[in-house]
Amino acid sequence: MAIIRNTVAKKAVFEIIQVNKTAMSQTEIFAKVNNICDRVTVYRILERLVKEMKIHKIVNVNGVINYAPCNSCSHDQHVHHDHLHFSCTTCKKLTCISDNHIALNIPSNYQVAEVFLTVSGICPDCLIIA
Amino acid sequence: MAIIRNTVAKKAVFEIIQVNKTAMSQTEIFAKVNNICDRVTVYRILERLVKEMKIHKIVNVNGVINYAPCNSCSHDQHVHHDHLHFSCTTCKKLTCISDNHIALNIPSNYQVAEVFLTVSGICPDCLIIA
DNA sequence: TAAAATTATGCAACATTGTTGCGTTAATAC
DNA sequence: GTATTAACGCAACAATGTTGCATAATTTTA
Repeated sequence: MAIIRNTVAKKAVFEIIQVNKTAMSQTEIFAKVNNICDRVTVYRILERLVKEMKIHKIVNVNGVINYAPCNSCSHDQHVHHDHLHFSCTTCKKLTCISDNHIALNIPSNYQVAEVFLTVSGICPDCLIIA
Repeated sequence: MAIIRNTVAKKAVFEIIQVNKTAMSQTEIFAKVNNICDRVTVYRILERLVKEMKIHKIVNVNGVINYAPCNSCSHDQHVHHDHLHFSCTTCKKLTCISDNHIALNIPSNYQVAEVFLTVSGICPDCLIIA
C-alpha cells in the first residue's frame, strides 16, 4: 500500500519544478537542489512525483525528458491531457501552452491513450531579442 | 561542395529503413545491418540521410530517436510536415500515420517552425491479440 | 517510547544512446 | 590507374538513465 513520505529532498524538487515557469530536465533540477541529495535520488523523486500525478513528463524534441507541474491537470486530464508544448530553438526552453484542444483524425482501429504535441520554433522572449 | 557517396553501408541502411513499415531506432537498424559496418558509421549514415532528406527523425515518447523514410515528404513538407506518429504501448512500434493536417491554436507571439505530434496507445495489430 | 516495519537515500557500478578525434580505407573524378 | 577526399573503424568519451544493496530515516505498533 506504499505510504508516501514527504521528505526534504522531495519537497525541494517539487518546489523547484513549481516555481520554474518552463519545464526542466533532471540535469537542470539536480543543479538546483544544491546537493541536498544524490542525483539518483532526484531521478527517483521525479518518478514518484509523476506517479502521484503532481508533475508530468514531457519529452523534448531532442529526446531529453523534461518535467513540469500538473497545475491545470485534473486527475482525468492527466492521462489524456491535450495541451501543447513549445520548444524554443533559441533559448532551448520548453514551455507548456495550456488548453489547446486539438481534433485528431486517427483511424478508428487505433486506440488512443495519450497525445504528445510539441511545437518547435522561437518563443516570444527570443523574438524580442532577435 | 561535398560530393555524396553511395556506399555499401549507406545503401544497406536506407534499404532497411525503406522496407520496414514502422520507424526504427539506431539500435534496431544496427542490429539489422549484420555487422557490415561499425555502429558509429550507422549514426553518421543516418545523419547524412536526414540531411539529404531521404529519411526523417522522430523522437519517440520515451525519448529515443527513430528514423522513417520520407516517402510522402516533398521538399517543402520536410521542414514543416504535420503528419502524426503513433507509438504503441504494447509492441513499442512507432508508425507514421500520414496526412493529418491539424489546426493549432498557438498564441501569435510564438513563431512556429515544426510540429511534433505523437499519439500513444494500442495499435490495430496489438488490439487484435488482446 | 522502544522495537519493528518499510520508505527513502547514497553510493557504486552498469546500461544505453549518442559524439568526437584521428589515422586508414575506399568511392568517385580525371 | 592515380589523385582526391568522403566515408569508415576504432577507441575513447559524454550524457542520460537504471539497478542492487547496504544504510538512514520515518512511521507504525506494541
